[in-house]
Amino acid sequence: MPNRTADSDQRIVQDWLGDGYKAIFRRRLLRWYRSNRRDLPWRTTPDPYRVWISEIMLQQTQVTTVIDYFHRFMSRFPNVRTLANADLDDVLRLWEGLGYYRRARQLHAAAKVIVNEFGGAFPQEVSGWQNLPGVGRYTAGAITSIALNRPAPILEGNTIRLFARLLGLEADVRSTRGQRILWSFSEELVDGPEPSKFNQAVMELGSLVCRDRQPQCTACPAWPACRAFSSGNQTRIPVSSYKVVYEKVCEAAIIATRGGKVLMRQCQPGERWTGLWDFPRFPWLDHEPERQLASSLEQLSGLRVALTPDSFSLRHAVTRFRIELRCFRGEVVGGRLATRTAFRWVSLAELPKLPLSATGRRIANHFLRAHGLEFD
DNA sequence: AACACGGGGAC
DNA sequence: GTCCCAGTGTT
Repeated sequence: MPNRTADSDQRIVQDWLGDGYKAIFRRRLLRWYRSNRRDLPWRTTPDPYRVWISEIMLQQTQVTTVIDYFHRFMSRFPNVRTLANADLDDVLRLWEGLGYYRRARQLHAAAKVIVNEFGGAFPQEVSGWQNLPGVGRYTAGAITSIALNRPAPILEGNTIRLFARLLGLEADVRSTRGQRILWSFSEELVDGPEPSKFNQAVMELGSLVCRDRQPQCTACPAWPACRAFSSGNQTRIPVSSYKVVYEKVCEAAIIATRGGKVLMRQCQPGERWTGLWDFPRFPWLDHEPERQLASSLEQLSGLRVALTPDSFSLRHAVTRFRIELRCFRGEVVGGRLATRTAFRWVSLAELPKLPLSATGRRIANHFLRAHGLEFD
């Protein structure tokens, strides 16, 4: 018997709606939102540009992390034309430390599309937004509802959790079926007046009250409409089979200098931090002798370096990797930089302008501090 | 359906 | 340590 049919999906949503929960939920939610909404910088005006930038930055990134980046970005690129005309490196430099750098490239590319193909006018509907690079189903719905006040559904971390609990959803929220049910629910809910306020309110409730750990059910305005709460399942829902396996890796970086310049390398396509700059970096197996590192660098760059004994270590977590990074200093003693490599000599004055990987920036700061230089 | 993509917050 | 965060795009 097909248990997983569109019919049974619909029944979960329809049962909830059939119990008259929608009107109760809506009224209590919006009243709660009026007195509990946070003042966030992208909520000052419904400007599609500001909402768009904020939504891209907020992808997989917490609100508190985004706020400073958003201010800096808006003051440097106040509108879509300044963004479209900017150098990609300047956009990346502002994105430095935020992660998921593809977002910055796609944002820049999308700004060019909007200016060059749409004459600077933003799309007015979900499909138009979703055709832009970096804008998926969630972001298209968010911009269309929040900035244009159109009844477009959204589904992201906060609403997945809130909706799954409201419905008492037992299915894995990441599965195709779970996603189908939740999107359908979101579409039913947003169909009404004030979709902009409504979508911001459900996200705010999910973030502040219907939290991942220790949901504040006794303070929740939606409790009368919540199936998880009524059955005591609020900590068991949402169900997710998510599992990460961490891996430790050892690497070594070389701060190679010649005169007043330092050797940097641009990360290539297929590597992590594609397009960003980093110090030459190698796997460091079995803590092999340092001369092996110098040899690796010579093979790749053509430069011979003498490593000095002073070194320092730093740890960095990236996706599922735990990197233990040993950083060495080296002076170039011979050879010449091979042509057509990803390497480049960079002056200390240029270093602050180059978009660097997170560890690259940490090493650069460490190095510059040791030379009595400060920046940023 | 599973994976790559970054870095940091919260406990 | 562990899980998650206003997800998207590719395989």
